[in-house]
Amino acid sequence: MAKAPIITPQGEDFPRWYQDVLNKAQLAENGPVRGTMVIRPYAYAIWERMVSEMDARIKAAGAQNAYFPLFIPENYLQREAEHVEGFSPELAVVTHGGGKELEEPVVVRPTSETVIGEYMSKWIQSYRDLPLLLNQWANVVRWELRPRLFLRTSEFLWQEGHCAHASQADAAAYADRILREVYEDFMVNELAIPVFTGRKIPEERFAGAINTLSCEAMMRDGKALQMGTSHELGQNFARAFDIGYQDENGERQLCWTTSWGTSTRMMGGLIMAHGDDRGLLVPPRIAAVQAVVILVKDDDAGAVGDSTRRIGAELAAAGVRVKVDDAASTPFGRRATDWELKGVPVRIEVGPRDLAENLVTVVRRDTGEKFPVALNELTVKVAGLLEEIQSSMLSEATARRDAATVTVNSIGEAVEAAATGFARIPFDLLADGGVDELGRSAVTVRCLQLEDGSTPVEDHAPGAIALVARSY
RNA sequence: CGGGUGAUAGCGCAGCUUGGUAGCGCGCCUCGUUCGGGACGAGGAGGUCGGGAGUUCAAAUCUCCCUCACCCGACCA
Repeated sequence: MAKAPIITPQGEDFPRWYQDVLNKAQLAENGPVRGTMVIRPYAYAIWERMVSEMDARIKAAGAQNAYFPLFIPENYLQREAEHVEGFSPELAVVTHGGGKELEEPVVVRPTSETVIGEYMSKWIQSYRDLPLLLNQWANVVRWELRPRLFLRTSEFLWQEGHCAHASQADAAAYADRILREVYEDFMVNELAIPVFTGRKIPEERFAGAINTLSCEAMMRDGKALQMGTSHELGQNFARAFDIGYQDENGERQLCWTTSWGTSTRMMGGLIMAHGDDRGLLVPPRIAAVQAVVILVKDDDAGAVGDSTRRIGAELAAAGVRVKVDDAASTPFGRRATDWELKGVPVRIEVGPRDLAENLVTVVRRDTGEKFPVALNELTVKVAGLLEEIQSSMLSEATARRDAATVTVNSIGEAVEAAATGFARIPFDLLADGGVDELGRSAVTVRCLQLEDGSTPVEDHAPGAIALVARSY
């Protein structure tokens, strides 16, 4: 059946494809104010899964959740010179409240280092209070000039960790631990998205940080997406907010702070790292709906519909996040297509012909593979299939990324490679304006790694490799 | 914020040059026939033509201002 494609093929126009998926899979749309976003229930359910998995890892890393206010006194931001300089252009500032002009304007948090720093300062007295490991789930506002749903919106949801440590070594170790045990682990094992981790070059650092680490993922158009960052803030904020403690010898010391964040941008990464020409493709572990049981066609007695619902209930009882689609008044093909668009990993088709033989037809969303499964084996088979799809999606994504990542030895080659993917280039070759030269071709340094993939601990580590790409 | 393009039904668009009853496709509702990969027929609902001002007997159409969106350039999770 040669039908017009439901969504724009990726190869034809990737941004258009992204928009189509957002619309057709009912994920998100623009809010009434420029740059704002409405997250629709299906996408929000996936976000809730992300929150739940991330939150568990954050707690396992020792951090505790807390909540700090949305409104921040403007003067807090100004206490850290680089911080205020970095964020000023994108601040939303409240000048009126209660019908009157405020004596001091209040900013809507773009990030919470400053408010949290103020309270850390009060809460930390002794080395016994350290490390203080906090995290909050919140919305933040950064006025964006060119918003894109999920990827760059003026308001977004995120998690921001804020910690105070006794020494620089502890701070560095924790920033790295979060990057690996929380971020990389979550992205690889839950989102099935391989990431390059590494150190940001000074120009790309968080405003006020002495070191920024990041996770960089490759989207299916070969562009990079920064999926998470973890910062060493040195003593910059500790100094500005007087976050200090008395050590074992009774000496007054300044803390070393860190901060780290991941946001709803990960939704954009999920869509663009896995989605194909049939729509979204959600890895089973993060899927809000792992399997849909779809009634193909009922019989006069309604027995097939009853079986469909019973099968759904059995799978749910076995712990599968399942949805029953028994809306037989809508043509089967239409519903099948809709669930594919939404990226549900497993589809279980129940029709009279199947039931006559005590089986159902199971379809994998990732491969399109279709096969019969005996009813009495369904629960076990589905559980196994979900795991298989999860690992297969990760290997597919990894293979795609590695095939599009090349090692080069000149800026010209790097620019060429960045047209379709990532390039690894010795950082030395980018000295003397090389970064700017890349920039003229819209190519940026995503992060620095050492030859063995480990993270450099200084800005000009000998032998550092720059991972460069076009990026979102 | 600069340059370009645009805004007409939920979505995609025509109509504008040459002012004169607001249209098409998809989607939606009803009924019937269908139903194992986006079904078909008949009937129907749905629009202050982005907002405001102006020109005119008359404006979706002409003029001005504003707002918003998309693409391209300077910043970011």
